[in-house]
Amino acid sequence: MPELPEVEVVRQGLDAVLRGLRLLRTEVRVPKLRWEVDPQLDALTRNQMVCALDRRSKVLLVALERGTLLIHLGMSGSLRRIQQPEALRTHDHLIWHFSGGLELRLHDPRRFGSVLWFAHPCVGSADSDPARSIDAHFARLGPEPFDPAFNADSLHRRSQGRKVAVKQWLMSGTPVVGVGNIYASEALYRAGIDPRRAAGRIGRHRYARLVDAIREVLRQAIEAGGSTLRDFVGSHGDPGAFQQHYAVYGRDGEACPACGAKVRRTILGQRSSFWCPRCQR
DNA sequence: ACTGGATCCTGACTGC
DNA sequence: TGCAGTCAGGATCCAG
Repeated sequence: MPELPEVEVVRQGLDAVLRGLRLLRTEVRVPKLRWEVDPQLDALTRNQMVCALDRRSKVLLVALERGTLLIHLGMSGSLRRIQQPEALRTHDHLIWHFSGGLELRLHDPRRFGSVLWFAHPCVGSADSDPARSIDAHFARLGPEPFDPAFNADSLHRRSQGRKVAVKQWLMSGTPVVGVGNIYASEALYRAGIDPRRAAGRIGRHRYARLVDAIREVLRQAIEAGGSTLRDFVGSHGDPGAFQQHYAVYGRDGEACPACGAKVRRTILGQRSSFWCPRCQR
């Protein structure tokens, strides 16, 4: 489900709810996710206060006293806050029990998500291997979309010589993070750029439009509470509403809202891409 | 160094 | 009803 806006909405919701609570116990019911959950996870995280909730790319970061929990929701993951006793559902793989009786459940039918633990390095000790740090984990990622480091100049410069379709390049995580299949289509539509165009054959001024379009569409989606398909549940249990605002995504054959031409669907990098053949060049 | 393709997994939906 | 085929929000790994 989750692209950056959905993860950000969940982060904001969880921050209000979890910060200051104590993680009492973790139940790992199904450890085989994208990567196998550490069998020691419960022992490593037990009885620690939640200090903060952050986000990097599409990864939720739960900062505890002695380290950070990374939660990636993959394609089909969702987090539910449980306050009243409620029967477990199929694919509820992890359960975190917090002080105050609050439970958080990770539900992920396709199991493309992941849960990783990074202990704070202890200064001068043997377990402060920098290769296993959070920084190393994220070292290959590009800038956050709202970071000033993401701008027309850097985008244009980094695109030079790239023959890959601009949509695939955007989704690769190198020029920018957090832009998944839906928002790549939507942002390229808003910027008037054909998703099939080679990344290296787009001018600086068009990249300036794209930077603005990416920020705009992500900001609007976050404000709308995150868009959702079937299995997204925010931390308040409210599905988001932004999917009603999709101009082209999933609208194969419908009229472009701007010019009325038929929206087309093309496969790029094995992913569906939606675009207007008249507005996008 | 780039690029395209296969891959992990389940569920919803479509057409016969 | 049942069954086969297609598709789905991500991202890593590997061969060429």
